Amino acid sequence: MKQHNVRSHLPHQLIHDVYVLLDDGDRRALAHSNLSPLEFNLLLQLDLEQGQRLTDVGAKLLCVKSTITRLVDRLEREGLVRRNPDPDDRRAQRLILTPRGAAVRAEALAMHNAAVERRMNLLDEQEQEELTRLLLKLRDGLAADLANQQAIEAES
Amino acid sequence: MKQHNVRSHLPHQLIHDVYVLLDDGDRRALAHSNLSPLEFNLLLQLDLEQGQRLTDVGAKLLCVKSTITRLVDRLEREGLVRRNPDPDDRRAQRLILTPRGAAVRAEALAMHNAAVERRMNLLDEQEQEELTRLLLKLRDGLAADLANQQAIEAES
DNA sequence: ATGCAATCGTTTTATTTGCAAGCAGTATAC
DNA sequence: GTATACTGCTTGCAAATAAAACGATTGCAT
Repeated sequence: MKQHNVRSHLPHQLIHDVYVLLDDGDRRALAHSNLSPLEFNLLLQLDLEQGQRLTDVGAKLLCVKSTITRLVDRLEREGLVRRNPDPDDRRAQRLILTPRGAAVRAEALAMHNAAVERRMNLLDEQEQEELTRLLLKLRDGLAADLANQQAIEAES
Repeated sequence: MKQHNVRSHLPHQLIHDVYVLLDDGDRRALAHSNLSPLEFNLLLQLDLEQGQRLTDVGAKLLCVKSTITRLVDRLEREGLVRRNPDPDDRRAQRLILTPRGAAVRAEALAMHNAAVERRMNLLDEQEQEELTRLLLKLRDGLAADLANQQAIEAES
């Protein structure tokens, strides 16, 4: 386990540690579907809302546009997603999940959820709810903070 | 809304989101010192105990030896750390922080702590404590789980 | 209408990281 | 004491990602 004895802020360190541990398990679970965590997240994102532009997805996944371009290249080659031209804007591409993509997504999600649920049951029902509440608050705050930072950067 | 069927396990998703957001902020804070998070962690680790071998640091930072080799190459080129030959084992290199490295580390740590604290204060004192408690429990459970998995894999 | 700035996606380039192979030095078994 | 295995580090290679430059399109202000 990573030891940042020097780092002052315990919650920050813990989130990092927990993330690393969860991500490791996640990788194992997703490997059966031949998906990286990022690819999986893109499929989830796409399933939530079809027809998003690459830029939208990039913003949600917090990675740059060129990364999304190549990620979509891979997934399109595998036949999991498709680029559709945007009728209103000839620059833009709308991403949709193919039937095969939906199937792979569903299978990967099942494995993912099974693996995650088993591990999350280290906390009882009530603790999970409390954790969720706290993380939701933190996430929304951090997202707002990020938006601020970006606005500040944009000015200079 | 069919979102409920689709969404992956919520606490897991939240931990992922929060981690990504925190890491992003970390990067911004450290960018002022021209350090990546990994480089920063190496400096912290080194400050904790001088004269560690590359392999030791690799184990603490959870990355492979070749990564440490190149990481140290960069930091040595910048004049922040130095490789000293180990008197007892001619294969080994002892890492020490130069005065300049110590200065950069101190400056980066200050920025890092300020940034993290500000963001963590999105939760009040009591919430931070509760979050810490839950994450600690989760982390220890996950670590034990991982140890089990590895023991199982080692048998086959 | 026209020109200029912003946006969307791709390409090109550079950086970071892991994995596998290898080299030199050390330790162990015989 | 020699062969063998192991350890510490480096190097070569490949994959993933970010950064910067670019072409095409759009929108806005004159």
